Amino acid sequence: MSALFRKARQSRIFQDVVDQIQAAILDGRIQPGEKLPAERELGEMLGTSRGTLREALRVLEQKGLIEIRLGVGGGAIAKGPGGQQMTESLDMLIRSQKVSLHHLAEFREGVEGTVAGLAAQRAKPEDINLLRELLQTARRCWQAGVEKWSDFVRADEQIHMALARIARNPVYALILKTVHDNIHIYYDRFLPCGLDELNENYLDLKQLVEAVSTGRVGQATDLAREHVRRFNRYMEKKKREITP
Amino acid sequence: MSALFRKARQSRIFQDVVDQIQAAILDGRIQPGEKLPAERELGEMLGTSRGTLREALRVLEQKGLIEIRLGVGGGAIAKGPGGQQMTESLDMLIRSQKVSLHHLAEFREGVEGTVAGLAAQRAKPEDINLLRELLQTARRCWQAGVEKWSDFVRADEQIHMALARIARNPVYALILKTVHDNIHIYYDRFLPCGLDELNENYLDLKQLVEAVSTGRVGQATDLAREHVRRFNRYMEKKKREITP
DNA sequence: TTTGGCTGAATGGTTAAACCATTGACATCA
DNA sequence: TGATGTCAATGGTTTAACCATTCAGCCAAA
Repeated sequence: MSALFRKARQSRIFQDVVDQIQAAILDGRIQPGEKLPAERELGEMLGTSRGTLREALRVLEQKGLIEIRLGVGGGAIAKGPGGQQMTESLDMLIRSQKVSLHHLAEFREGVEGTVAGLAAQRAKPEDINLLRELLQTARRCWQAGVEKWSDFVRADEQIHMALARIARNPVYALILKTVHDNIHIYYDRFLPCGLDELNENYLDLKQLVEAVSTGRVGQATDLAREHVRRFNRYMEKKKREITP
Repeated sequence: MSALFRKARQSRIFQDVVDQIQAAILDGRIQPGEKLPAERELGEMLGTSRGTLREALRVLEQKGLIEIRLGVGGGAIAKGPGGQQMTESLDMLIRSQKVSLHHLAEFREGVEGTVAGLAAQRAKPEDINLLRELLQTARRCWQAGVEKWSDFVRADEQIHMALARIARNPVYALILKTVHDNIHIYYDRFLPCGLDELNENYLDLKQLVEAVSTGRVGQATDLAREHVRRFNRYMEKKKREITP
């Protein structure tokens, strides 16, 4: 019997409003950037009070489907769904200590490896050009020395995200962005690094780009994993030094 | 100058309430299962009107941090953060066609492969016993024939989730659950399957459990990937048949 | 004794009307 | 011309009231 019935729908008007607006945004009847009517007006259209409508808008805002602006010409503006909610969800799991940075780092290792492998399979000539350009940027930051470390990190991340796009699977891009964002939240304070790590990292990237460019799938996978693993080991070491 | 200042905090009282309650839940000052005061009372404690407090509660509910019950003894009950929000986020991306089921399936292939490899490295004797038990359950469903197909699928999924736990990294368990949930949302209607697929699937699982039990990392990885890939191919075929 | 129903209190769900704060467009004035 | 004031649109908040749901306790009929 247990699976036969579901709990009878508790009619919550604001939930119905959420569903209506969400559906309209997700199937494109409301385009990203489009402005919804003002609260008082929309409330009248939907036959609800302003308070109830506002509860619905709070939910939609939290889901990342609308953004609310103040003042004249303000109101609810539709946005496409993105990964922001995922980033936040992962952040909560870390804060509540259900997930440790070590777990996240290990996960990243696996994902970056797979991504690099797919990228090596699928890279087109223009992708390879882009990678080489990004590598040049990283090279300039590297040559500028430890002063430009944070720029180097940015270039490094751009190469990783580029690989995810080259893998031509938005799920990987989304997951990788989520993981990177969360790693930044917690690791950025450890950033300033030594020259050795900088050199090592640049060489990693150079080899990785080369492997992807020449379509060596296995090698790209291994290099990406090793690159991430080295970063993780280094960050753990710094973390132990700073917060013993 | 641009990075020196952030936009002065737009005072939205409900956001402050959200932050306070969220922080209390995440660092354990409010335990999961604990009941918050009634709206009227909590509003008074926080110095806000009921309407504003309710907007905050809607946000917390959407984040999956509280659950609201009606009637006497009802109110807001704290929950630990979970993956529900991630599942929903991925669902929205699929609905808005930013992610296709093909993308999701490919991602699953990579993740299940990595998970199986980690599980092969880390399985303890009791883990292996659990896997063998789950395999027995699957075997019984298999022997019962195509009638019990949906039970077999459930057993199959339990084995996959068990592998994620054996991998001892909650991020993999979380991501895998998210992916499975979304695949179910869209693939369940294609479920009834033929005997050949059932046989094939059972043999896959048997080999996979064997490889994990004997610690053969590479073999476990490949078997898991191939198992998922076969499932994907089959589902795509069904999908083309049903919705040409 | 068990069952069904009644009642009252606690609590979330909804409404309505009013006021405040922010913003941008436009008019005004030096 | 440029700075400044004014006004209307719009979201943010408050208040007070009423409705709907749920649960505990009680009571009467089977």
